[in-house]
Amino acid sequence: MLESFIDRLQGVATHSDLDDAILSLSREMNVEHVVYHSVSSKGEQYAVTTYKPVWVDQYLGNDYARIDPVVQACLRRFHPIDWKRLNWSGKSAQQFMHEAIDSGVGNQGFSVPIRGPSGQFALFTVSGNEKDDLWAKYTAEFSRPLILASHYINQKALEIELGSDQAEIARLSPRETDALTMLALGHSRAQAANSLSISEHTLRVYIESARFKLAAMNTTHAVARAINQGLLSI
Amino acid sequence: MLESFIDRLQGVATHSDLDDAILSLSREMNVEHVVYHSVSSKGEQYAVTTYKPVWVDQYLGNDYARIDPVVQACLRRFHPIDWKRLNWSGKSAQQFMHEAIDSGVGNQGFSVPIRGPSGQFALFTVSGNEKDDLWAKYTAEFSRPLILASHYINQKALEIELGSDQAEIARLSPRETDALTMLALGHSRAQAANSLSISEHTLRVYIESARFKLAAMNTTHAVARAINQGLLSI
DNA sequence: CGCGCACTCCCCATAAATGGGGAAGTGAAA
DNA sequence: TTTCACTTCCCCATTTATGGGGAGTGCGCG
Repeated sequence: MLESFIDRLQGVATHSDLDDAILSLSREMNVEHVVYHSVSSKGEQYAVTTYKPVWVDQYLGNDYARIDPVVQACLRRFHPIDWKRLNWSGKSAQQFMHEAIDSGVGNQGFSVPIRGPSGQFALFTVSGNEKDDLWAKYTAEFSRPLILASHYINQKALEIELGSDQAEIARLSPRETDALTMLALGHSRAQAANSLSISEHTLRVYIESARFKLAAMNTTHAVARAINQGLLSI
Repeated sequence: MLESFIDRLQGVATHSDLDDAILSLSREMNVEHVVYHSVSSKGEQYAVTTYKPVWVDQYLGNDYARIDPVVQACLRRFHPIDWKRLNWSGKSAQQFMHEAIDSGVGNQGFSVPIRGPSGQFALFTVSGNEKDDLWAKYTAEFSRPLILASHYINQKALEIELGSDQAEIARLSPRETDALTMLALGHSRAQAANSLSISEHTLRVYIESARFKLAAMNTTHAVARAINQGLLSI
């Protein structure tokens, strides 16, 4: 079932193709809803969902990602999670849950966290209305294929984004990389220069040239950009 | 084949159990070598490999991760990669490749990058000596199960580490996150305070409390740690 | 109803980073 | 062979960050 979906994904070339593929998955998987939501390291978002637009607006408008126990749990864990296993006892969590169910999200859900390069983070969710035992059977049967599907969806999403973006990645010289790495590790300029056995003045030249290449406003910005672009291997 | 491996993984409780499970995988998958290597955001490493200890020492001693095209590529991409598809034309890459082949690593390889919470990064590799067409067939057939296996190995590794480590991940307050985000975007303290509509003094309090929570030496360090731990959504 | 935590504001003095100059040797590429 | 990127070194004045104080509000949780 998911094998054919993954094969079909290979032909996907644009975001709207991907939208269609993901939406068709909800029918094939026989679930009420699917959601794929990706946030790149630059904050660019891409989302596909079968949820009602009203709920999506409500969610985004209220910044519910900050209190949504599913999102919070997925940010901290590696393995997918069944919604029922989360702690819904908090006050805001209770309120959020009732609003979600009222908006037709469903009482059952299964969410797969996915992480890509440079801090990209995505969430793939299937949800619906089922009794606990039926849902447990469903997730037990399909957790592995769902993990695989999540992987391939995310791969496609990243591929499409990269294609349109033509990301120009700055290239740093070895010493520039060393310098930024030391700073990212918490060394002051004096310490960093010492660690690299060069004068502080020399270190400054590296930091400034790295800052120039990265089009950064200051050292902190340069380090942040370098990390986000995967230039530092810390 | 891998189904049973994943099922067997469920019974794994310690690092040495996991070692055994991973090592047994090389026999079951009929490959010469397997490597699983995980680096947490704190720099803690865990590795299992069938490579010769001599090669491992040589690799670590020379800090080959910095020039290893496989590692460099996996840090930048999401999808697994066949070694043959990489660019081995560089001078250092050529030398590295010859040393690796001389050390019995094999001329073919397939590496799966895996990313976990808080910037954890791991690499799962199978390698061996095969002709190109045979290896291509092998990877085409097993890429999906290998992705799944990587996922479950990493899940177990994280589970074991968490159990022993009781990893306390710093949690930043919303304002602390805002403050660090502004700094990571290149704002000076004055600009950041302005963007957040608070006084610079207040901003400083957030930066300092964030620095404290992250056990960071200075602002740049705090921003670097926050990014590496996936705490900032830039 | 406290307790803790998050949020907001302020002062002072010192330490550190930044901006803008200049210079010279090396090695690889064109 | 010339050019260009990388590496290394230095001075000065100014801006910015840091360290160490204190103090008040509001919210949720037991």
